[in-house]
Amino acid sequence: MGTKAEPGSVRPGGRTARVRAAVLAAAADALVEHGVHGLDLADVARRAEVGKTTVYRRWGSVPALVADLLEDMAEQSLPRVETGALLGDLTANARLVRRTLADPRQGALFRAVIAAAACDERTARALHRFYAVRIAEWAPCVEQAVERGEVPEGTDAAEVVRAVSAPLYYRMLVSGDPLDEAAADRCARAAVAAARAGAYAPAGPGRG
Amino acid sequence: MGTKAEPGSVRPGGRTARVRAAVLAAAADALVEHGVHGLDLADVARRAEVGKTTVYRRWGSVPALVADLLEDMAEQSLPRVETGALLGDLTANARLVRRTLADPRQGALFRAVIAAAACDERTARALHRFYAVRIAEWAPCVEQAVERGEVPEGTDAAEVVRAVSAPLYYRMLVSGDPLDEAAADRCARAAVAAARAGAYAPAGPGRG
DNA sequence: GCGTTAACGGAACAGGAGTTCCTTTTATGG
DNA sequence: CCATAAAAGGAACTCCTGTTCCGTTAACGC
Repeated sequence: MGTKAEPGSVRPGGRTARVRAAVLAAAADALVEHGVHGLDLADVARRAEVGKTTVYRRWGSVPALVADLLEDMAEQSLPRVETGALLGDLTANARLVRRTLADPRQGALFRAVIAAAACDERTARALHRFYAVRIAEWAPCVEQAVERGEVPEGTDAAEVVRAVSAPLYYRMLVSGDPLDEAAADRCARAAVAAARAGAYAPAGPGRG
Repeated sequence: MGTKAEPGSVRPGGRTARVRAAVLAAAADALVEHGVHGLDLADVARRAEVGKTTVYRRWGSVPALVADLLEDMAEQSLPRVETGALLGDLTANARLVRRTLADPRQGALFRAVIAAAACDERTARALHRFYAVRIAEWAPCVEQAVERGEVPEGTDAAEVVRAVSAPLYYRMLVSGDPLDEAAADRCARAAVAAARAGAYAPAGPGRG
């Protein structure tokens, strides 16, 4: 009477895992080449050398496939850099984000994935989880800055981290301005300046 | 011998204009309901009460239709608010952007349009033009702040304006955090604090 | 107004995405 | 190693998106 288990969940080993890996890799390739709009599951199946039926049965739609790809990507987290100063840490973060978005392959993949999330609620949730993990990974560098007295008590660490990458994503997705390293450094400088001025602390906009 | 004129360019009056308006309105409705992924031109034609052939002939593809919609949207610019202080002006801007993105219809439309631009180069160019206009519209309020001595000489006005909306777009498209008015106000405060500290001036990150 | 022809509209057509059904392979428990 | 059934694979089918063809309507110049 219960709901039937999702295909792939009862025997996840061996062939099933191989098929998943091949399909996700092929999906990433296809996304990089054609974007979400030009993606069709038959093509993904062909690239993965897997039966078309399998892709339709296990994922069923483009958004669902992208959501699964995101969950796979979320598991690969990059280690955080620690320089001992907030500006150094956030500059490292900004440069990492910039390099990722400016990279032909990675950048295209992120653009495609974000576009997919803009169309589909389920994909959006997967994307939010992905970024929640990344932001949580970098938040401690702001907390350490609070402990060192670099920024006011009560500063919202996650908000500062978001403030660093937001302008970079804005450039890539919205305004189209160049994604050079100077822009990344400016993001970090601005976030640090705003945090020092207390713009991310509940107390208010006080200037220090 | 020359290239044949685009359909609709030789006799743009009367019926042709009516058809364009009806199709663009229908496209906006369809985008709000289904997003770019679920958009098909036959459905748009049905909503616009226009021949399917017409839509395919004049626009031909989803990205091209969205690009035309964007050019239409770019012509409707909202007047800028002037409060006499940078924080006031930028807070007004941030709240306007937030209200637009949080609105069920407008927000969905912007999300769809940005997603379309992420897939297609031509749509991306139309989107960039759209935002170039909007940013140029608001840049003067930063220039006035420079004249008043609120922020350092040489501050990049456009960059400050971008810094205000970037976190709002980031929330909507990437992280999924709530788009409330407190967030908008924080964006404005942070941008002002960073600008005052000279983070957007070429001189460097100096703290004033 | 009137003629020319740009642009629209309906209908029939083509191709491919997504589905269904059934067979073959192979992961997993004993 | 064997039995079971979960998952993959192949092929035929359906339906819908996008195209083509040609007849109809109505802008725009005179």
